[in-house]
Amino acid sequence: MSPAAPLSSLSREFINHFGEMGSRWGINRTVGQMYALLFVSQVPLNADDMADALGFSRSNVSMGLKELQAWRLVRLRHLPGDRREYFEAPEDVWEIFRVLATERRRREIEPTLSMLRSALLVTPDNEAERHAQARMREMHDLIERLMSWFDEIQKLQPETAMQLMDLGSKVTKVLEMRDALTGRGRARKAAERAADGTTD
Amino acid sequence: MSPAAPLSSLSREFINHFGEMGSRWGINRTVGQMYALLFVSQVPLNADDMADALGFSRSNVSMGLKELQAWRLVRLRHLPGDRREYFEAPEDVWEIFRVLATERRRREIEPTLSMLRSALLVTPDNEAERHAQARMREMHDLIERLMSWFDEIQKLQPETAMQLMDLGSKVTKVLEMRDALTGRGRARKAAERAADGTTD
DNA sequence: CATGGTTTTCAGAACTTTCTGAAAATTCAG
DNA sequence: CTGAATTTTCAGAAAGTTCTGAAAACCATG
Repeated sequence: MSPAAPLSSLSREFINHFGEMGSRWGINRTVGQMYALLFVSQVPLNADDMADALGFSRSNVSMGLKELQAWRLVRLRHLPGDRREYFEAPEDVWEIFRVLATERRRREIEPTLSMLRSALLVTPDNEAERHAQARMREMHDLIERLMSWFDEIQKLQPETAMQLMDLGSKVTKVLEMRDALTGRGRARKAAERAADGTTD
Repeated sequence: MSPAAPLSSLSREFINHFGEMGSRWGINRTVGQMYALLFVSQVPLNADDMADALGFSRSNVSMGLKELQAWRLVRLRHLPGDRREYFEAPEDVWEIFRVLATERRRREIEPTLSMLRSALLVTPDNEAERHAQARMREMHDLIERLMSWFDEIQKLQPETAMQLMDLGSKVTKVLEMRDALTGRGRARKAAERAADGTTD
């Protein structure tokens, strides 16, 4: 019944790398390895499979799975005729990226934004405070801009997002037209229509 | 001589928050606080100023500054008639973002990409390995795409990048036109010219 | 509602990271 | 050169985190 084949050296390397890297992220070594294992696995795995394959204690796997679930990085499944819980990583890597970005944002960006927002409400007492607040405003504005941009990209279909990325900076041609050809010829008009579209 | 005023509660909160958050990044608490202090400071600070203001040991500040320099997040300066080294954070927040993104990429993404590249060279032995490798290829391709996109955005002038972000998903109108109106009317042609431009 | 298979919790051991004070190294003015 | 000012290094103390085994809780089934 155990689908836990001994792990090819290919997978082992991948898993170990994710362990190391995990530490450079907020995620810890074993959680990183667990995720990597699920990511490359053809079939959903249960906690014992994972403890076996990775050589961790069963309880460590249990905690790791809880963390992966908190990150929404794994999906819980039940196989017919088996009481145990099975886990798998989502198929679509773009979806994985989306989830990861959203979670990191929630944990790392939002608290900062809200701290900044409340800092911007204070009336500064002196020159130093005024300067500090101005700096905070710059930071706040940049982050907010980056985030709402990101939001929009994330909402796109994977398909569309990929196309947009493949365009890369060519997309700035749109801007160049808006800016450079001020008010002359149909190219500018079309570019503006293209950029502003119907949603605005 | 010491410009170390007692730190307004506004700045203290900001600095503490960066301490907390620092831990959620790879950066540690004291390094985060040191950076925040420099970020809001009107004037460059030396190591003693910082140790004073934050209440850390002088040696801790020294190590922290080394780390911030390794991240290229601070600039070293010398004030005329003072032997000590002074530090400051770059003015432009977009520049700060660029540096941060570049460093994180170098530390967190590049090693993974290079591991994946070498994993893709292996010839798989069996079905499981073949599947694992296919998954690694999906991950590799997505990361590479995201990175080269990012590259292009980062190379833009802050001005241009901001404009692009403010366009947000409106920019997808370009794609919609390319895809939906296949071969009809001048709108599509103009949009394509706008998107493909002269560089291609 | 008792049983056995399964997951979760948790105290503390093992390990890792951070921080300090003391000492060493560096730098520069005289 | 000398020596005072400054920065860096480093061993180990303090703090934080990860991991385990044992025990508790859960829960579907007979």
